[in-house]
Amino acid sequence: MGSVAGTTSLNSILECVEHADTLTDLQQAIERLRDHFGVDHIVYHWVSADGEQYGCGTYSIEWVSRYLEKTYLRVDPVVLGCYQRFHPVDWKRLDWSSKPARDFLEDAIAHGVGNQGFSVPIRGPNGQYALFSLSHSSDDATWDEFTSTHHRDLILVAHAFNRKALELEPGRAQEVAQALSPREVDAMTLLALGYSRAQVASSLSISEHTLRVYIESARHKLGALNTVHAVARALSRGFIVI
Amino acid sequence: MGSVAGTTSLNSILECVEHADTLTDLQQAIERLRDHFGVDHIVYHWVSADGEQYGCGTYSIEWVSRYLEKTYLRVDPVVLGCYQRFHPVDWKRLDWSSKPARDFLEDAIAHGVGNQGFSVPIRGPNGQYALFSLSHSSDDATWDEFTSTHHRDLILVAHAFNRKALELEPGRAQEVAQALSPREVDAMTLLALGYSRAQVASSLSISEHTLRVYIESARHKLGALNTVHAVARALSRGFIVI
DNA sequence: ACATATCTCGCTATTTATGGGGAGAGCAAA
DNA sequence: TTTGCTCTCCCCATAAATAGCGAGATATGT
Repeated sequence: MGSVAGTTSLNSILECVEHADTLTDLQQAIERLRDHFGVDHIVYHWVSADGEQYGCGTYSIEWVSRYLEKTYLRVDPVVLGCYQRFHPVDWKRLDWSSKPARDFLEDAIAHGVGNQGFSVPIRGPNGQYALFSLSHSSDDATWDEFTSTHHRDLILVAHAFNRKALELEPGRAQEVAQALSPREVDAMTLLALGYSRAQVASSLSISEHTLRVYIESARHKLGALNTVHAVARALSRGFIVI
Repeated sequence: MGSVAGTTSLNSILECVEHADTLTDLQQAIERLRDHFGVDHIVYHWVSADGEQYGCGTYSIEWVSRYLEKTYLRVDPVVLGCYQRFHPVDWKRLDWSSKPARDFLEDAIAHGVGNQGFSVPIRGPNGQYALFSLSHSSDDATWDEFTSTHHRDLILVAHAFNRKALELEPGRAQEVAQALSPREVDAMTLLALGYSRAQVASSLSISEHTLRVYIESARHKLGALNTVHAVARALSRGFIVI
């Protein structure tokens, strides 16, 4: 991990990310970044359970396909741990106590990911959640020094990557989320708090029929298949908070 | 806007934010930051649908109370515009076309906010949405140069503020809930994606009866009253990601 | 090795949610 | 003014979810 390169180099990579025109440019930038920091791997990827995903990075094809195939997304403590945090986190500080998590770690190391890691959680509009991660093989002290030295730069790089990914990825950009009306927000919020339709209706002092109209219109705006789906989307897109 | 102070000063303010122990320390830091950048105002605040949570900054008491009283939160193009964006934005580039927005701007300038502004949107776990904003009175060219010079620093400062605010605010303290089993996570995730119980059962290749057991046990672990509640809690506590 | 948790399957009756219609009043923007 | 959105109310039949009960096999952790 000889980060012999100076700040100038990082700035030039940042500029490179900020002026990227294609996803290929981002892939090149992430490789330059890995060389700049002198770590084994750097990866940026969106995390979502419903198919649509984008990622770029330096992991081997084998590991990426194995990760998807084994649905490690559900097991990976990095994904779940960062989801509950705001600040970047060292992989050592996550919860590896469960057996599936330890098996996953073993598998990851066997595929060259490295025994150390550092991830920056990033969140965008409409509930977007992404991770920018570095991984490496080294002892604890070396890695701790590296991360504490560079954590600010890493936040900026992660931001730059996410901005570009949002800009270049067609799916997300055009999905102009239609906001919910106040009454719809009320309905979704109370449903998310566990009230039945009858209870929500009486809480809002409206008939249950009217309430159903709100739920229906919220469902349509959110493109949801049923009430559970609608509440889940309203939550993950930040339209309601509980 | 003479930012005569060098990088050292910014770093010391960042350290100051990162080591803050009370919300008062944050208020002091934001005042130092204003002096460092030489702008009229800096404000950090959470934006949430269910009433205001926390904010600090250098706006006058009059303006803050007027803002709340007139519910400018629903009108403010900064709040609405940043909600749809990931990257920081200059206030000039927002949509001021509606009459309420123009009236609001006029009122803001009359209360000393300034005619220029720059805001960094920040998002945390559980749908948190916050803004870190600078405002000033100057011409376009001067302001543009200022923001393009400092936008990276501003992202870092905004991050540091949000991290501390999350840490110091009591309400956000994580309730330690019992983790869900893998099968329960599967069930909750698929329900959150809009599948019916029958569909979830066939997706997981189990009987619907078995699925119901998972839903029930997840409900009990989450202290939820029904399925919608359980999915909402699983989401907001970060047990599932969609 | 033993206790705990997880995973799997089954039953019945009652309550609740969902699908699709339609309709009028108010308010604000184009 | 007209268009569009929001808010409110109503019908019916069918589909789905819920509460409560029980029980055995297979992990997993101490």
